[in-house]
Amino acid sequence: MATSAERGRQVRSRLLQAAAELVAEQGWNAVSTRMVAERAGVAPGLVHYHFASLPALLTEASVQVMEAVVEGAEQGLSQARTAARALELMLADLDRYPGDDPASRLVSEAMLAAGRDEGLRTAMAGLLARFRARLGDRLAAQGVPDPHRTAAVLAAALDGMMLHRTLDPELTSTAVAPVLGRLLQDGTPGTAQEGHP
Amino acid sequence: MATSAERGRQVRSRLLQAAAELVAEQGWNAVSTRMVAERAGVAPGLVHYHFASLPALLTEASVQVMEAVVEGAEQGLSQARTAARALELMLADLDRYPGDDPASRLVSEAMLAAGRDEGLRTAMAGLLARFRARLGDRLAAQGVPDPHRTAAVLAAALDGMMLHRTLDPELTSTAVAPVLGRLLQDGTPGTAQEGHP
DNA sequence: GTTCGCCTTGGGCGACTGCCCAAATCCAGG
DNA sequence: CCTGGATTTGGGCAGTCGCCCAAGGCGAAC
Repeated sequence: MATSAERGRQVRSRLLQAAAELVAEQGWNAVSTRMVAERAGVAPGLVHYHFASLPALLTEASVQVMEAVVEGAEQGLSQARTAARALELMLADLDRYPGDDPASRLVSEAMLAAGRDEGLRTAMAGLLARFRARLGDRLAAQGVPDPHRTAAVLAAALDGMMLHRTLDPELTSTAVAPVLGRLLQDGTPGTAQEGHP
Repeated sequence: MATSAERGRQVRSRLLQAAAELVAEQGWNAVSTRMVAERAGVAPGLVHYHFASLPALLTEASVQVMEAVVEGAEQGLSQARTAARALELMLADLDRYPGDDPASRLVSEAMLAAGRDEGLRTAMAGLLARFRARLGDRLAAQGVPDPHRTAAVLAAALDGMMLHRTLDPELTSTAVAPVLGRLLQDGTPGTAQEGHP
């Protein structure tokens, strides 16, 4: 049979998963220690044995999930041979995370909670920076102008569209693909980019 | 002197303002009736005299603020004579709502709460649809291709950038302006679009 | 068999929650 | 003056909260 230390680690990971689910379902501030314990199938007191506090548990659980999400996106990205293909793959993620699914909700909840929790904020900032750097590098290799700023805008646009999709289900990947495609091509003359005097 | 009905209306509106502030500061689920009453300077029981429930108060308060935000954005938009100028004005809003200010936070909190509150969701969907329609019409008048889809992407991108800005303060309007400018020009390079044809 | 240390239990603490309500207060109309 | 209706008060209700802790269970080392 498993040693008690091994069982302990398993309980800890079950608590993390339960916490991630509940953050997505109920919202960051609506998750209680007893809820998490019940879903994980353990006694309430165990939460504060394995974690210093409830926010610490929620933070660790959320960061873990978001690392997996970013990992998945980066993996798809690394297979793209052209910028257009990379965009296509990112838009596929838009369908995979429609905005009202657990992963999308968790990311949004964490984004708001990050405004009130410094540790969470720095962790998320690191994740975002890493993803944007990778995307920017890929865009640069494909000759997209201003690649890293474009990457920043693309990442923000994707997040925003996931949010807006809750309010407008018609905001699908096929609907926005041609528009975003314009971001990837050279910006030639014509646009009246009105400068400041 | 004021009649009791007039004082009542004033108390009601103070409760609404206090609720909006607290949603932004503490988060949707962290606002309590007693908090709101204290900030509004009234007795706790008054909350349930003027409002059916706490969610009803939060919803009405948030919708009221968001209506004002959209109103302001539309007003600026109506003064723009070119698509580039319209974009410029929208980016100015990006600086006005840096992501960690009360208005931005309230919008984000409401967006998440809308996923769990049907009334709030339909109210917000209406606001978003109205804004996108106005923006799309303006882009169409300036010859921007696929104007209404472009408007949808622009609106989402703006929201997303406000969110990301809390994680990366360098995501300023000047940094993203040239990238977003590419959204406004024709797919095939060379089509200038200055003023009316 | 005994001891040791990690893991687990379940209840208890004071504080807080949304909502309710009898009683007090207020002012306009009679 | 008094009455009537709207507004306001502050406490009470049953429930939940985060966190804590004495006590017990359990496998490994000796």
